[in-house]
Amino acid sequence: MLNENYEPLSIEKKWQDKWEQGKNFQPKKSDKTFSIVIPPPNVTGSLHMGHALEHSIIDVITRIKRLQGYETLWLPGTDHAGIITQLLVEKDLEDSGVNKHDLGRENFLSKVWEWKEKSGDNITNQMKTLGMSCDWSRERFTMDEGLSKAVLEVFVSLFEKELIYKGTRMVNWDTKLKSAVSDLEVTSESKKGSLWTIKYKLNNTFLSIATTRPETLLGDTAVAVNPDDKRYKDLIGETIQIPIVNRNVKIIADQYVDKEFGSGCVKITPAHDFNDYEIGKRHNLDMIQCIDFDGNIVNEEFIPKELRGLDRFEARKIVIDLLDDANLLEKVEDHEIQIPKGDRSKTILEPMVSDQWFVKTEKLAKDAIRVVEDEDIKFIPKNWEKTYFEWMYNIQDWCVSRQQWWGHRIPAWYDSSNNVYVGLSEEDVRKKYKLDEEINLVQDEDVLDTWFSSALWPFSTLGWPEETEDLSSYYPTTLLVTGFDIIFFWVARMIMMGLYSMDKIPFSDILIHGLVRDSKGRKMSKSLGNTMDPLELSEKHGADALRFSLIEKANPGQDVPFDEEWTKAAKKFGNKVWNASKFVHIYTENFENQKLNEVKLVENRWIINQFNECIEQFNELFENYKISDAYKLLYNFLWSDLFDWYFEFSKNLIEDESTKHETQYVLKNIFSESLKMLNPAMPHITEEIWSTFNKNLLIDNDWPTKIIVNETGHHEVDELKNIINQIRNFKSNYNLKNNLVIELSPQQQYPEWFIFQIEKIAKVKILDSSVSLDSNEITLVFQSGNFKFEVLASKYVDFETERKRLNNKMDKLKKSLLVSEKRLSNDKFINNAKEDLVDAEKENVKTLTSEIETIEETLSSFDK
RNA sequence: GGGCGCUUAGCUCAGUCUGGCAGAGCGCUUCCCUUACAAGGAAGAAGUCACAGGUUCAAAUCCUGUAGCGCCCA
Repeated sequence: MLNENYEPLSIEKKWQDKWEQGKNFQPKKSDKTFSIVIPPPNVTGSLHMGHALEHSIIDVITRIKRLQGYETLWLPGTDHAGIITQLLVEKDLEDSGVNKHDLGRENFLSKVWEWKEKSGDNITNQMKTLGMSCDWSRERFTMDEGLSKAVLEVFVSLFEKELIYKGTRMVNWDTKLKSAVSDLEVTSESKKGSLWTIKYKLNNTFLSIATTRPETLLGDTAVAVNPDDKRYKDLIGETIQIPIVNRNVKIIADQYVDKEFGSGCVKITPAHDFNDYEIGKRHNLDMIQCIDFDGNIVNEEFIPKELRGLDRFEARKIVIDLLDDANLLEKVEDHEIQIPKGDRSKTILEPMVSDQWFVKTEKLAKDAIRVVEDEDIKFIPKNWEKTYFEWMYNIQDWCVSRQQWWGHRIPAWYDSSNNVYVGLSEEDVRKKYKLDEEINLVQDEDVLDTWFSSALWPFSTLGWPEETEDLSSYYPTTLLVTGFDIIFFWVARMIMMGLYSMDKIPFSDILIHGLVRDSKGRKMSKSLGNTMDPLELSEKHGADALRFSLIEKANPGQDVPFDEEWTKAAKKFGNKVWNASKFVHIYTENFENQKLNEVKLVENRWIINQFNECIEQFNELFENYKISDAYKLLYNFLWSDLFDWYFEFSKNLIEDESTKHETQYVLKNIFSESLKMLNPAMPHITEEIWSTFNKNLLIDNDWPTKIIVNETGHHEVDELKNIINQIRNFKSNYNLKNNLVIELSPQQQYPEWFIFQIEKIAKVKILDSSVSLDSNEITLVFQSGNFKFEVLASKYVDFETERKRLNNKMDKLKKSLLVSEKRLSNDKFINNAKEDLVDAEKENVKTLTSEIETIEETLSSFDK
């Protein structure tokens, strides 16, 4: 039996342990399969609201599929988050006075592994607390042996097919991390800056050149103008002098130059600007590095002494001073500038030319575009494919090397003359390239971007490159659930790599969810102080309440402006279900659940019908991933149809021996079946309640199906509800006590059950239909469909109030009638509209007319 | 500058693809501690569907334009 009160914390841990110990999260053989891999969170991370949302969505889908009899796998795990993890361990070491270079690479890495063993399961433990039904026995980590092997295989294979190459290119350089980062890891911030106009010496005069980064003039190797710019046409090919370094360079013409911007002349620094780099290549310009990999001005002869070794932003001030002193600074204006920052380090990135490894994306992208165009892979909602296409059509080669230690070390070896050999291991390389033992080989110092290994996740986690049973059973996976901000990072890369390595798409559906925001719609951020901790919410209101409140709001692709009130409301709902289960226990005590051949009572047929409709609509919504709508529907069915209306009906029916058995049967079964539908969203409370009725586990059960029942007559329950509402409304209007029994006279004889329920629930007395009310008295009418009851008004009614109310009601009815009549009098409507619609309109006119007549009669009787 | 969205009740959002009298939850007002539940029950109020045109018998829904807001890419 259940506790008196619903206390989520007292039951949740218990079931989590039981499910896991019972291996209930592991797939059970079936002819239909559902598999999903988790978008791996960072191993350093702790669960935030975005995870809670994403995981709740995945878990609900997974649990529904499991109940529906699919062989269901939700594979969990984490990624090694190269940069963040390294920073974190470095910081720890520094706090105890140790520098990673003192330790050396090997020792440092073992420190990272130590950290991982100790703290790496933080996030997975948090997931367990929220009741996520992952198969923990298959948990993976991107640095696992198997996954590392997959990385090597793919790298080598891509290299052999010339889809990966090493090149000297301009990349985004993070001066803090001392590493290249991919263009996706750059966030552009808009900031107030300055636009300096500097005078470059040209023969005996000066040319004005505007720049937002004056310090880079140290590396200028040209000045460019637009070829169509009449002002400067004659200057093309002239020699101009860079101030401070006094370097002579040519004036060149390039379409890239915007005539309108600044003076229309731009300085070209090919070594420190992406556009200038391209121009430099086009015009064969010298490339002079003036900033080093630490972000300091280089220590070179051509740099004035006072600038050498200075931080690039310090150097900017000095450069400005020098220009000013030399009278070469024409003006300074305020200017909005875009500052590229590393999304991990938050430092300002420096475009740098360096040796890096790149994945050639053009061909891979082409295939990845095709599978989405052909709808082998579908985005939900569909419009996100536009974002995907937009990026894929303009895709750049992917810089995959990182100057870090923690990660998959690039499987490339160099001999003393810097020839590169790529293979699975040094041994493999020697064999493959037939290299003598004497030849000294040194492995590439760099590691691969974390996303490189994440891109392989849908198959590397299943055992690839081994041909495992898991791989053949669960690849391609069914679904990927992720945020739109991740479409480029992984969705695209997973598709490319899946197609490349497996020759099959990695998943067929991509469900995109929105961002969890605060209740005012602002992004949650530490600096705003508006973050919420899902674990804290779960502690306060229960994991089930948190899950339900997220699910209820998670419309595909839409942001979720989260409010703790929702979680509180979801807990109330849990409480309601808890109490409902107590009701079911009380009213089905000593009841033996024998299957019925036929359900005879109208009320019982009605609730079965409502349930059938609920499950039908739920399934349809679910198939379209409208999980939020599906659960709102279930919420309304449970609270309104089942707990409010049907519980009242059943109370009355169970009182009587002749109707008791069937009603107990229906009550118990509809409640149980509904519990199954609620289970995926609120697994703990439903399992707890289930356990008080059954010996088996709910998680082992089947998804409910429609209950076959004779459907006649159940519509009359809607008329009953309607009339009860009218009576309650009447009582409420005249401040009559709810349990004051008023006498009603039926227009004709109505079914016994109807009279029975209306008397009990609306607290009325239905008089004999043969006795008609005194025709001299004023009566009011409660009417719905064919059911019509009269009450003597004088006893209860203030006529003025009632007249107002009736007039009000009549206005609405007449308005509605007018619409219908207008339609019916329109030939075009009759000819064009569907037949059902025309019939419905006619029916509507009939009902409305009758209702209006009744009100008119009543009103005129007031005037007697 | 290019692209993608959004604007419906006090709040948060469904409904728009596929046109047919405007929906939900929360909040609000009034009454009720009636033996499942006050974490509850009953009743009620509340919307020019951003604006302007057009198509249609019929538009929140389709088309065109305008305004405001948001996101992504340069």
